[in-house]
Amino acid sequence: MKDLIEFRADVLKALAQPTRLKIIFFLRDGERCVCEIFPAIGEEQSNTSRHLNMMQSAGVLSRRKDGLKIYYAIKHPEILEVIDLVTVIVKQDIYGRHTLLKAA
Amino acid sequence: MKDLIEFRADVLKALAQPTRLKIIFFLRDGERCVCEIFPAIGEEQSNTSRHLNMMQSAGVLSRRKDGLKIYYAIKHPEILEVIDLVTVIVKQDIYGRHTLLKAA
DNA sequence: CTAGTACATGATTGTATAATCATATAGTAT
DNA sequence: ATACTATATGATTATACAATCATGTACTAG
Repeated sequence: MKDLIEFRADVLKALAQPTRLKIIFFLRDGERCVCEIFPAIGEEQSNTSRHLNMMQSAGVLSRRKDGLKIYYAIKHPEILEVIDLVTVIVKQDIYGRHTLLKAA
Repeated sequence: MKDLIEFRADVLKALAQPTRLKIIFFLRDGERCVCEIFPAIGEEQSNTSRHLNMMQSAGVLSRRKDGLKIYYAIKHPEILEVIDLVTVIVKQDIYGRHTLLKAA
């Protein structure tokens, strides 16, 4: 059985990939069906489907069926907070390296 | 050249692994040298060293040399906020599944 | 029942990751 | 210079991931 650490790693892993991050950004303002998602992020339907499935297994996305379409949405608002914090970290870090370069 | 999305994925990836999460938890209350870290998390020195190096490249850890020892520390307080948010998400999700199971 | 649309999945391929063992490097002490 | 301690790195192996193409399944409309 998985322990808490592994579940946490799974959630983080579900966010730790460029294609999946693009999906998260696209889902920022609400649920979308697969047919809207894959053209928006410029990936194949098949690849997009796999990433969506993976993120919902990790507990990051919710899935809702409506007729033929399947709508995915960000399951927890904390996901967006995580992304925002990571953005802060990256920007600080890039800025830090920039000033170092300038100083050199 | 890497773009912002890739940098964000790198930071998240640096946190998205059980061994590295153990390291983060151990570093919660301050910097530690490698010789303290690897016995604490129960991993080989060599493996621990690689993970530490990886996390510092991603901008997650800072590195300080003092004589023979090298001290690593969590570089941004936001890292701990990210971990805490992920913990909230996981606990809500596990709780959600539990109540579903009970209901079934 | 047929055809079409939306999504998922099997099989494959190339690449990345994690762990291990052995060895190398850098600093310290004698 | 020698021996020791702390950390890093090369080589290897096994496993996991991401992407792609082709195909399968589920629903809808006519």
